Amino acid sequence: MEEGLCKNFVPSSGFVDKTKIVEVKPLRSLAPVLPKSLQSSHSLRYPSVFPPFIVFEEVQESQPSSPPPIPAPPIKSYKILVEEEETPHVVHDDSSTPMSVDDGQKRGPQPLNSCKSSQKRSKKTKESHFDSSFSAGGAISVAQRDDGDRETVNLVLMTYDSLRRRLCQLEDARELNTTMSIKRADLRASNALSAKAFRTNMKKRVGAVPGIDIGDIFFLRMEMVLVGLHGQSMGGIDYMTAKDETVALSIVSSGVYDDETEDDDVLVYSGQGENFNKKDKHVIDQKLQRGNLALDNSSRRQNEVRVIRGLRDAVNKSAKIYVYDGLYKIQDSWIEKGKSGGGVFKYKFVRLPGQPSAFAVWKSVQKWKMGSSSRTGLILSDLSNGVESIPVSLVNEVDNEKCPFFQYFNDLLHPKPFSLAQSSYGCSCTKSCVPGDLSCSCIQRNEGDFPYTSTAVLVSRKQLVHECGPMCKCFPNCKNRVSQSGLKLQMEVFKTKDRGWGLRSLDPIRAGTFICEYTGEVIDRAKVNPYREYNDEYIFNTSHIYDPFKWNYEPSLLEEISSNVSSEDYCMPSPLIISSKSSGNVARFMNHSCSPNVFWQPVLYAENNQSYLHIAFFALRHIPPMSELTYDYGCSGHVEGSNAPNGRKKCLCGSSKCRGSFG
DNA sequence: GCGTACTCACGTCC
DNA sequence: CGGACGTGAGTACG
Repeated sequence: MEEGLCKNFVPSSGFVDKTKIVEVKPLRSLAPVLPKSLQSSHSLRYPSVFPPFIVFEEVQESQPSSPPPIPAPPIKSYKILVEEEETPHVVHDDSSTPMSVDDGQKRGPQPLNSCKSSQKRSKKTKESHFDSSFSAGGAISVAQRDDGDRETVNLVLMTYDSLRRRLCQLEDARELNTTMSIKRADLRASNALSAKAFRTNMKKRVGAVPGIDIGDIFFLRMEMVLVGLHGQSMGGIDYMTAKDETVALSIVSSGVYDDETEDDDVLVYSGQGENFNKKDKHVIDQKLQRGNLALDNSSRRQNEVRVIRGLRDAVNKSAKIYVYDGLYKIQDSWIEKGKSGGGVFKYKFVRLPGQPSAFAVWKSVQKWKMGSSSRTGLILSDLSNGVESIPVSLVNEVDNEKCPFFQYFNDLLHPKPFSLAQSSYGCSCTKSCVPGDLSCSCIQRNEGDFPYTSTAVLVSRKQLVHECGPMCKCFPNCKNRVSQSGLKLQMEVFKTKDRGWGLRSLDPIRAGTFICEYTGEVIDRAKVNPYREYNDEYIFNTSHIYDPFKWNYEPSLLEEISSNVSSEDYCMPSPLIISSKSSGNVARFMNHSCSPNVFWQPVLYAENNQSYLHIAFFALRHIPPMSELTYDYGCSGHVEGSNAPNGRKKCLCGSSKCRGSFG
């Protein structure tokens, strides 16, 4: 494997492949970072408090093909009622809002949904003795439990997934060490968070959910429950009851029923309920109750319904990925004979216009992959020219710039051996190293933990991850060599609007997934000229100052999670500076962001009787396809001399937490 | 308030 | 590999 990688680099033979080297000035730091690739739609993003009836009149003008039997206003008005209750100073203009039918209800004494959620919350808090410490510690405030924001949603998701990963790790090691069984780590982790009300958006609501963007992806149903996107852990239709009338909130279309999709913005969804009575063994019709009734009401009232599309995960074929595809309205509904002959409710969902594309992006990617539609702006189908096993496309849809000038190279040049107190030699496991096998010297170096789950997801950030390497006796397909197998995701280098080239993935990425290594020329720290770094925009430097952040949550720490707010702040065991200016891999195209979706992790393994340090990039959180990948470049330390050039560049990442400069 | 019914999960086993 | 199956969480509802 490693030999193969080295063969691809021909540094001094005189052979220069023109397809790899094209003269274009790199623009990496000249342009501001936009956090997502789908920027064109950014301004169209819904505000966290969704204005009611935004398209109500349009819909009234262009009546759906099947006119609703009873014209009723959207039950959204219940939400207004709640808002009025909670913020009495809000002026509400009745005349502009067609909902006279609800006038009586609006003036009703009881808010209909907020009281529900607070009842639930108080029930939860009774169960939890940790509640006061939670709110005091500020991990999730009481207000954030009802109404979230982006930061809270990310905190809940990251806490949940790191806990789940750790439980998976313990379960993977269980067979050899007789500890208790941890089946269903997803449920164990959600239990732990729910018991302490470590959730957000618990208040049920019609329409957009604060802190959740269209296009966000989820790998488990529980993730959507914990952040309030879809309250049912299994059920496909989420709804709430307001004034004796149920109203639908969100649906999950997983392909279990035969839902049809005519085009990307339309979904025909089947109602819930069996078509076959197991006891009496006869065919039955679905009933207009529960979710079906809620959908019917939402259709009549022309309420918005959140739609989540479930898709098969290409990496983990038995699993699913859920894509939040924004708000839809039910345009039509009817009853159809199902396969068994029983009546099945059908609801035709139509996507509201003006929303960022989400599911449509997946469809486009699928078409590019199958070759059934051509990629616009494609310059090269494989920037790596065969070095990577998966081609790296190069795309420019912005201007005429053709290709960056560099040589694709998948290894470290002039690496310095890393001194270790322990022997550099690898483990003597046969076949593959097994989690929980404490006789494996590589597992010993990782403090007894196997660093990756069985699906090759990194469990925890560490000062150093010890992988097996060419010196180990285990097979090359050992699961402790995740960072050495090259790209597994289909990557694309693309021209950003104003920050030069950037990197993104056509595939969805689960948090903790290995993305790529940072390759290039290792620069001797003793010889490093500070001015060289200022002129080299392709420097990776571990001795930069990085904002600490938290990615790991131990199960035992969950008890005092609010007091344990300290970030993981690791010292580098040995400084490492890499330049990818003249040669490198896709990592050289990753832009900086102050709120990144990727982080770097030092990885050590032995080759040729020496241990070498590598920099591996992992997904900080779930990343939807076509989202730009970014990491924190950190800041160089030497800025004391006021007149000296500090080498920092103005940051244009656009994040709310932007520090203003980097590098 | 509590038990029960219901559901477009998920992992495992064969 | 695919389908059956067992254990499920959260919610609504009686």
